[in-house]
This record gives sequence, structure tokens and C-alpha cells, in this order.
Amino acid sequence: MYCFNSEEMDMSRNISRRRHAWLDWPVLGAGWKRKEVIRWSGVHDVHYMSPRGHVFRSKLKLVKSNKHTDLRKFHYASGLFLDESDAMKDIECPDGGALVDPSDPSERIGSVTSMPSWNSAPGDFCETPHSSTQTPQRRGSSPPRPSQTFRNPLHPTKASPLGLSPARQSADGPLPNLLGRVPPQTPSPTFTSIQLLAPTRRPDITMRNGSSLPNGSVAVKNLLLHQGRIECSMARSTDCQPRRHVGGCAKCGSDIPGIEAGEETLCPSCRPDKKPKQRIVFRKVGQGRWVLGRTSEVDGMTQQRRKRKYWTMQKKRPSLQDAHDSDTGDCFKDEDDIDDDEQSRNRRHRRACLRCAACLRKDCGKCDFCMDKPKFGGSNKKRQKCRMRQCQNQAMWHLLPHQKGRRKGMPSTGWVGPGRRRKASRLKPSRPRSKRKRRRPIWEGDFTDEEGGDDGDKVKEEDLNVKKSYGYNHGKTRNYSLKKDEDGDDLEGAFEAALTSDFSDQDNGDDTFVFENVEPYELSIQGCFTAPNGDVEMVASFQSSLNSRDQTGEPLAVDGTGELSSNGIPQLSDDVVVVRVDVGAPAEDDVTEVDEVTPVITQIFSLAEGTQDIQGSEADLLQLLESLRRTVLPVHWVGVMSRGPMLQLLQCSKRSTMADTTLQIELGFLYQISVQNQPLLLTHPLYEGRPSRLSSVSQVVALLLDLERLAVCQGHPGLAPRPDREPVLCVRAAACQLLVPASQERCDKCRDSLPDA
DNA sequence: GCCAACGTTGGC
DNA sequence: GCCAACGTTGGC
Repeated sequence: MYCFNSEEMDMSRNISRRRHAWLDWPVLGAGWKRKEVIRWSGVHDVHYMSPRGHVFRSKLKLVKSNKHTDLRKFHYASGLFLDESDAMKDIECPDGGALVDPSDPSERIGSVTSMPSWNSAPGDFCETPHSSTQTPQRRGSSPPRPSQTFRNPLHPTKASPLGLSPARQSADGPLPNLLGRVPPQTPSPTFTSIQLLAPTRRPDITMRNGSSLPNGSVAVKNLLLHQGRIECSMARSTDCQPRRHVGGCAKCGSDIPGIEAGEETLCPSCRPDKKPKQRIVFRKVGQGRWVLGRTSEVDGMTQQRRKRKYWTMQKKRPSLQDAHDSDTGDCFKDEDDIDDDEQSRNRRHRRACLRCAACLRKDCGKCDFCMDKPKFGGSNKKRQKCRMRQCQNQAMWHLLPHQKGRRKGMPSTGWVGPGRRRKASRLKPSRPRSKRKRRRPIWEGDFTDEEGGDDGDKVKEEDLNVKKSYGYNHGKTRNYSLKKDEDGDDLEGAFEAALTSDFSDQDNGDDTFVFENVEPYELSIQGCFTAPNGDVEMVASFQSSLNSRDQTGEPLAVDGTGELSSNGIPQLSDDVVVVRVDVGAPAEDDVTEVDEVTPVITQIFSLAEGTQDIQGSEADLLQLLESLRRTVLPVHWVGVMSRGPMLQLLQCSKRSTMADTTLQIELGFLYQISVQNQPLLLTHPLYEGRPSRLSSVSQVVALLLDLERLAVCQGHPGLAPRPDREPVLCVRAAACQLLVPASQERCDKCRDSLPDA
């Protein structure tokens, strides 16, 4: 076994570092640099830097910025021109105008001053008779011949573990491409098997112009060898003549019908039957999530553990965690998790739930992040996702729309972002914020929500509540008239304006919405309206009407046909304007996903008088669901169908005081309310004066609105002493009422159980 | 090969 | 502590 000495180890490290360092790349001209980046996954990326420091990460960008230079034959990965004659033509003919860019001569590839003529360069290594003239090469009549050589002879060196893959490719002879074909010209295996495996030997590749190519790249070498443009140290030896095939199988030499001379491939017997079996298999198990091992190798326990680790990792990140997601699993890790966690840290997490309105919308094209994007004419410095597209549940806090106000340089017209937070007076809710929204209490066994609960987080959470609650109890009515977005996406416009309405500095600077006196109502994302003229309009004056359980006339019921009114919207009341938002069929995915976190109700309570008259069908529930989806629900309430069949209304925001509350409507529109899997007792005041069945949209909305005025009883801290800094775990009194008015922290029963009570 | 954007870092 | 800048990486 060969052991590296310290010098070789240092050199190897240097080589490794060099692969991430900028190297001069005179092929493109003086001042140009090139860098190879090897990703964690093993993928190689190549970047170029102009003399002015502009970095190009793709050939497209390179070409775009050098429109006057023909880079069609520039091999981006290797950094060389595939056809030397073309390269020389470009480089040697600056006066022809092809290279001249008066506007930016320093950026020009292959400018006169930067790249001397290959022919006249001192130390020209072209030693063949043809090297003094370009004619044969230009005409393409001469077969490729070694026209370049290493200035410094190479010496066989011991193999290094670095760069094994390309070396093996060379050592084993030419590898076929996907079609089983091999390059027509390959260097001697004797040479490649030793030299390309020796990263500790990095002799310079000397170009004709006398400049040295940094040859840390195996790809460069392979290309040069492939093109016959360089020679190995044994170039003078007859053993080092490029192996050439006239045609036929490159491995056994047999003729292959249909293969012309000069074209090489592998015969069927020599061609690999199939792709080699991967020794390491990553399986994609979800959006952005991968697991190691084949399906058969991943048992349920492993999946569970990996899922737990995934969320363990997520909990460490300062993000706004999705309400459902963080409820899964505990945060304990076993020893096996450590390595995987280390890997996980190296991977990026897609900060998108892919379900919220922000995730589903398109780039606004107006925020600072969009303006930074190259497609919007930006310089790509920020490289951030559109602010309006930042996930409401998982985005980094500082990227959210209201976190970035107008700054210098932002346009004064058009959308200017949500802006700075309003002055406190404008944001102040009608009652103390602490009473309006409370943090969820910590319950026994609940480890999901309270980590990092420092003051800063509290502030952020409050701000989040601000963000997610588009309306406040100002005692005013708001009329929204939201212009359709430029791309015609109603939802975008609605969401954008919904956000903007509360956070923009320009309360009246934008004519897309106005404020009038109306009872506030927290508009959910789905609560946007489309006017017949195509504009998105919203009139949020339905608080009173929706809340009127005893309003004159029968509450709007979903009729047997499920028909809507003439304008395609369910009739709620005269002062409610509802516009279709999502008329698609209930997404199965949604049902499935929400189902995972749906509390399991083991006991059914119903206000129906007796169970013998249960009537109705699943179709009735579906019609009710469809109507609910077309109407305005209190913020973040979502209706889904689940097994039973059962229509469930869930509060999707974990920040809501109703996060743990579920309204279930069963066949016959019998319903029940559960809080943290516990049924709300029939004696609860919430049931008073309420119909026994929720057969209409207005009844459902009214109940949800009433629920939003409540909060989950925080219980009382247990009697068991807790060490300092340990979270206080709450327990409930035996007869806890579960839901209390939002102004109260706990019900009477739990209050009586307080230690000092 | 290219784009999108996540996550870190250095300057302020 | 904030944030502009950008290295870096995942996905297509």
C-alpha cells in the first residue's frame, strides 16, 4: 500500500484548493480567469471571470457578453476552442472587426493585446511541418496531429486517489458514449494510465502563444489529448502514437456493418449490456427529499427515522415552520442520525410548502429581488426569490415581503413592495396584541413549537400574525378593488394587494384599494374576488351578515343541485360579494396531505337530535365543500374531505389560536368541534343558538368566525416542579372547556386549578 | 448547461 | 445586528 508523504499530501491539498481557485486563462485573452468548481454531488461547474471581474457561469452568459466574438466552437467545459483553426482565426484577426468591441475592450475575448498570435509567439512549440502554416488545418484536410506539447516533460508518478474517475476512463481505454461510440482518436493507455492519475504532477500545458494553461483540469487534458493537440512526455517515442481506428469495434477490432471508416463504435458483443448497477442509490421520496438506499432497503422504521431527522434539522433553522410539519415526530436523535444530519446540513432545503398562495404565484417582477434577476434586467446580485413568492410558512423571515420596505433605488411607481412596517398607531389592534393572538401553550408531549422562543422570536411571531391577518379590528370597513395582475393572474393580484393593503407605506398611494367603514374581517388567501370585468375585486363587508345566524330568511343552503347564482357565486347575502377563486376539483393531494395531520376523532358528538335520521350523501358534503371553496372563509381555514366521508375544516395556520381546532361535518351535515383531539362538549357556549346541522355556507362561516373569537384554553402549569429554563408544560382541568374567549387565557376550571388559586 | 435561489459572510 | 453580495447547490 502506497502512503503519501507529507509533501505529496500538501500538494494534493493544494491541487484540491486550486480547483476552486481562479486560474489565469489566456485562451480567452489576457486577464481572463477560469475556475472549476466541484460540487458536493460531484458535478463539475466551470466559471470564467473577465478582466473586469465579471463572472460567467454558463456559456450562454459568456456568449451574450461577447457578442462580437465567435464562441460557437468554444468548449466551455474545457475552456478551449474545439477547432483550433477557428480559434486562431478569431484570435489572430482582430482587425477584421470580429473581436473589436469599442465599448468594452477589456472584456473582449481574445483581444489583440491580450492574446498574441499563436504563429508568431516566441517559443512556438509547433514542431511539425504544418505548424508554421494554418492552411492544412483551416482546410480541414489534414488529420489532427499533435500540435501541442507539454513544455515540461511529464514523468510517471504514483497514482493519487484524486481524480479517479477521469483517470480510470483513460486508463481503461476509450469509454463509449451513450451510443456506444468512442472518440476517434485517443492517446496511449500507457500514458493516460499513469499521467492522468497523477494530480501531484501538474506540468503546464504550453500554448502556442507561449502562455501556460493551468491544467488542473482533467477535462482539459482529455480534450487536448483527444484532439491531438498535446503530447505526453513520451511523445517522441513511437509507442506514444495516437491509436487510430479505421472503423469497426474499438475493442475487438471486428468490422461492424454500417460503420464507416473513421467511425468507431463497439460491436454488440463488446457493448455493455446495461448500465452498471449503482452502488449508492438515492431515492427521491418527496419534494426535495431523498433517502439513501433502494426501496427494498428502506423499511418503515428507517423512513420514520429519516423523516424525524429531516424535521429535526428543520427545527434548527430560523424559519417560519409550517404548522403541520413541525407536529411530526420528536426531536431526539440516535447515533445513526449524526452522520446523516451532517449530510443534511450540506443540502439545501426548499423553503416552500408549495401550497400557499405565495408558493403558487409567479414572480411579481417588481420587487427588489425580481428587479435583481437577469430576466428582469437585473445584475443578479441578490439572487433571491421574488418577495411575493416567499413561502408564508417556511421562508426565511428577512425575505418576507413586509420585511423589506422601500429603499433607495426602488421605483416610486408601480408596486414598491409592502414597505416598512406601519407606525404602531396604524398597526395597533383594537385590543392588546397579547390578548388578540397568543402563543400556543406547551402541552405534555408537545415538543414542536417552542424551541427558540426568545424574545426575538416572539416579536417575529407577532409580526407574522400581523402579516397573516390582513384585517384588524379598526372598526372600519375595507373595500378592496384589486387590479388584475399584469399576467392576468387574479390570485396574484389579490394576494399582492392583500399584503400590500396592510403594510404598504402608501396607504392611498395605490389606487388598487381603498378603505371605507366596515367591520373588519380577516381575509384568507382564497378570499379574492373576480369582477366581471376581469379585475379582482373584494368587498369585505360581510362580517355582520355572515355572523347573523338569525338573519331574516333562511340561511343560504347548498341546494340539491349545487347550483350557484347567475354570476357563478354562491349567494351569501346582499352585501357579500364572492368571486370564484379556485373552481378546480378538490385536489386529492390536498386531502391527502392535510389528512396526515388531521386529528383522529374517536368519539363523535353531534348536535343532531338523534342519529336515526341521518340522511344525506357524500355528494351533499362535496357540494358543500365546493361551495366553501368558492367562498370566503376566515383566514387560513381550509375545507377538505376525508374518510368517513367527512368534511373537515382545518385552521392551517399554526399561529392561529384555532390551530388545534377542527370542525367536522358528517353526513346529514351533523357536525362536531374538536380541540386537540378532544371533543368540545355540547355544553359549551359555542353551541348555543346554533343550528343542529351545518347545511349552508353561511352557517359554516358563522361558526368559524365565532371560533376565531375564541382561543384554546391554556390550561394551567402542572404541579410537578420544573428545573429552570425548562418549558412549562401545561395540563388541563378535568372539566376544561377547551375553548375560551380570546381575552381569557384559561377557562374557569383551569383557573381554579392554578397553584395560587 | 443553465437557471433559480439557498445560505453564508464580510462590510457597515 | 443587518444586509448586500455572492459562493454554492438543487433541479431541470
